[in-house]
Amino acid sequence: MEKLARKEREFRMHRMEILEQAEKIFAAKGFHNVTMAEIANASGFSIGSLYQFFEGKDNLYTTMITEKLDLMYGQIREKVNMAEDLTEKITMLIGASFQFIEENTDFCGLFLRGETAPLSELMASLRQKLADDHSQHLTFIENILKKGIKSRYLRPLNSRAMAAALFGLIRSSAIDWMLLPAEESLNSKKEFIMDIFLRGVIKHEK
Amino acid sequence: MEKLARKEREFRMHRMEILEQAEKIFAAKGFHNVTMAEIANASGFSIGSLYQFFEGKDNLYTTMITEKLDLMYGQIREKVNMAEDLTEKITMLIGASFQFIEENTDFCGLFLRGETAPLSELMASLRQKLADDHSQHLTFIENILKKGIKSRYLRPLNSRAMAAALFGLIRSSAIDWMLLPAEESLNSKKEFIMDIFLRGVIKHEK
DNA sequence: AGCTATTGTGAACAGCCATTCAAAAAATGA
DNA sequence: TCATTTTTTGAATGGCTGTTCACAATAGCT
Repeated sequence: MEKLARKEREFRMHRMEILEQAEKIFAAKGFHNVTMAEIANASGFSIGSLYQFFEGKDNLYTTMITEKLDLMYGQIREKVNMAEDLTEKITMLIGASFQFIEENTDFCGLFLRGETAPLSELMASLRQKLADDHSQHLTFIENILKKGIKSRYLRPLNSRAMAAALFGLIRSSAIDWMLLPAEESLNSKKEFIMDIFLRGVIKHEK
Repeated sequence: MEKLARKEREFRMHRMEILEQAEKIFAAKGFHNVTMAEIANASGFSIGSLYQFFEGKDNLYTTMITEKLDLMYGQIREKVNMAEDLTEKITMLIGASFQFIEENTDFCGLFLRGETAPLSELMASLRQKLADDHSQHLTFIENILKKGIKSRYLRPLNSRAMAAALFGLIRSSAIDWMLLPAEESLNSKKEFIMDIFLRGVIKHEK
């Protein structure tokens, strides 16, 4: 059964190639402005072939989004979990998020700005997944912060709201970075966010 | 020429009615999943009539977005400019933003999450406007904060980044509020954001 | 009321594109 | 090599929807 293994491998390679090209094109033009012919062309397959790998355009799109998103959350969590203390964990959260965004700018352009909410009813499951993932991510952040509150390093504020705030800071920096043409690396904003988030903008008398 | 005035008034009324219905429908389903027939139906006009008020679907959409957005920025600025001192201005900024969002939830769902980036090339001008408006809004916030820095009430950090941070906090609270089903009023988060933004989350020894 | 100008209507047209599928090409294997 | 199975292909199909425009309704005027 050595043939089967090769076939399998080839199948996966082709599938990946299609997904990669689709990602680029969808990211540049959005779901509705992309044709199957375009993707077929870019990935070097015929239109018909695409249907051997994916059930249709919807499925191709949702698969692309889903797999990439899982990768993102996975990477971020892995790195954060490696860190030991609270400050390091927060630094890692910001750093890992920024790193993924820098390495996947086109994909994130799609994701950060939306293009995800009002798709056809058929894609309701994708919407649901996105919402669930988001909520889970916030919970992940929240749990980190809770420990900080417990250890009295952080103020005893609403932890969910704190998580949303931190996430918002990361997100808005990323959006800003993506919109502005030439600028320093996104990662250079890491320290700034840490600083603002932890100490606020007001001048404290010491 | 009293007839003309009435005609004019009626024209505006009809136009508004269409825009209002279009807003609801677009907000619920996104640009591409809405048909002209649907809008015609909802607003009580025939398909053909829509073309007397707007050049086409693209134009109807961009007009709707543009006018509502101008309203939003206008409202926010007006209120902020009324406030006197820095803290009050920031409070107003958050409050006015939240108020608009609460009063225009469906529209903001469209806007906050995106659905704005990858539209057809024909709408490039809308994209441009959105980017410009955003940048201008950040500058507006930035100028407020700069005064705070000058008066040594705020720490001497990068003012643009501070503005982006504040905006990010507002935005993420709004997104959170819009996604979560039942929750307290958005405005109740105002104090929290003020607090986090000004004082940070770290526990300062006094 | 009757005649003209203005406004409203929605069926028909035209373009676009996801999807299919019959036929071609390639791979398999005896 | 050649028969059979598997894979690939892309033109043809069918559904959908933005836009138009000939006609209908209405309003304005004498």
